[in-house]
Amino acid sequence: MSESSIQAAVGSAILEILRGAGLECEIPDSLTLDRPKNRDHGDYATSIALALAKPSGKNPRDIATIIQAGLTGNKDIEKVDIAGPGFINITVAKASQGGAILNALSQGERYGHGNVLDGVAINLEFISANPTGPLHLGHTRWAAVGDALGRVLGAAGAKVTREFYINDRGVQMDKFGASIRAAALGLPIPEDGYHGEYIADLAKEVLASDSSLTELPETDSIAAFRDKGYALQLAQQQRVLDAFGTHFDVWFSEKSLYENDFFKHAQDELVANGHVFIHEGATWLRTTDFGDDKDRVMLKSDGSFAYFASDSAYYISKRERGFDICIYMLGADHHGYVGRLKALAACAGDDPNYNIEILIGQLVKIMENGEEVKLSKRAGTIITLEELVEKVGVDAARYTLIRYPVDTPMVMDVDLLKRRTNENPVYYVQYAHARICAVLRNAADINVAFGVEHIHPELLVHERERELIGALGEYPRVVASAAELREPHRIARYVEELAGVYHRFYADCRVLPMGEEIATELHSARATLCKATAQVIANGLGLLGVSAPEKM
RNA sequence: GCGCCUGUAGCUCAGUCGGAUAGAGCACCCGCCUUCUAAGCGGGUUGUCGCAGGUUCGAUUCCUGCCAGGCGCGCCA
Repeated sequence: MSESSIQAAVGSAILEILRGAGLECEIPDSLTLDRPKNRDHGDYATSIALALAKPSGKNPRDIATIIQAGLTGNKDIEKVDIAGPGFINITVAKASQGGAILNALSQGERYGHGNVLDGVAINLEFISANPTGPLHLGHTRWAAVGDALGRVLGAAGAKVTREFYINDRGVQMDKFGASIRAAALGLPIPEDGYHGEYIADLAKEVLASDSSLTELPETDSIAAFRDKGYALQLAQQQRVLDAFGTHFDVWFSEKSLYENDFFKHAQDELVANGHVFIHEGATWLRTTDFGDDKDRVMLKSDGSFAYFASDSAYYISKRERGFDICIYMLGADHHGYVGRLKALAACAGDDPNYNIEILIGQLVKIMENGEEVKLSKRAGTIITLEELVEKVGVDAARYTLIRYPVDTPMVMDVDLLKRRTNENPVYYVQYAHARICAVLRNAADINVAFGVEHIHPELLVHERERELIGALGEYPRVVASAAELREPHRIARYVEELAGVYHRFYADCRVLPMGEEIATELHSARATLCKATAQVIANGLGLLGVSAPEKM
């Protein structure tokens, strides 16, 4: 029996006892035991007796006593203590503790995978930058977190499609084309155009492929530079993301929403649901029917498409492609979109509380040389994703961006990250993995056997061993909650905790025999515990898209 | 003015459903390599959990108000 199912089994056993106790109140459907911070409080703890005291009108300690009595004789349980006002502290029998090790070893890379999102088709949209320039740090947080979230959701059983929405339509694209053309002709860049150095590089590349474009009439010429530049810039973004370890299943062109009358079709859907109206020559969606603070224009009175036209058609497209849940990851500067997007889903006949989720991420502040770097394309102080990776490497960049919840504004100190020291926690975790790999290499050299036949939980009675086993058993629940809460940073925090527990175990528990010492089953059991720990660290880092090196 | 996010140690930040003495890393001081990776371990120092009320057995967590910072409120994209 696995550690986590012991946890579940004891939880349901407690509920069973409570149901039989004749309490005059509702008994919850499920009970998850907590892992107490203080080891004196046993392996698991619950405050269920305190929670039920009020509704049942009974003394919490009396309820706890009933539970304690009911659990006596359970073979997985060593003892049950009642503490303080009615906390129940449970210590698991030693022989029943090896389940987590067995699971980690036998399930391998799949250990931690679960089924809380089984069969749910999720569209995960993130980054969605304009193809008019390089990806900068504003996009980088999503590049890391979005990718990790995709992996986490997949591990929880969801069918995830990662999607990048390319804003390849509208006046920004024309400004982009005009800017490249101006650079190619040696003319000044239009005031409201794009001014970065990359524009000149793009101009050179476009000219190299076809130098006759400058001879076209101005409008055609701008369009030609725009389309060529677009292709080059998009390819550059794709290369950079690929090198960053972030992969998309679908690159969705905004322009394509207007091909084959798709927009018309989407509009008809919204009309059929009864939320479209005409006012002063413009076509509106009545998003205020569903809590938005104002109605939104889709077709302007001059007949052109407003940006919201694309949003609307895009959402319809996602739902028609069969996604149950559409997740949008947006920057804090777009939080005003939440209301209109939720309302849009409702206008399309969907449940805004289920079919659509909008995750708002706070912006990243960059510090370099002790001061804040303003992200300004114009001033040329923009830091690109590519530059960040050059400075700190993929692992450190990804890890640092993922380990914080996205709703906290974070400060990234580039100078700090440049140092390859353990000031970045990613090294602490990777080091634990590399350390274990070294131990296991040595174990193989001196023929200390390890593996599923050598788990021996009854031998692993040291305080540090029990902590480590306990931590391994937590992993599946951490993955499940990270997926349900859409918070991949929980994986990072867990893996840091696990690495810490391992380092302490390593300091106190000699794994391999010393000198002439004869190898015993305890050595094998500890090596096996190491093996399981390495597996879990590697799995956790894998969900973050961070490597687990075997040597450092 | 309205809306969203944030305020926890010197710094950067954890802390899902309210729970036991509020945590980690960095920084600072002191120990630990004659055997598995010292990118490590142990010990020490550091707090009005922004402020004030409320809910209750119990609040960093929930509610209200206030203060401070960030962001957003177009027939722009």
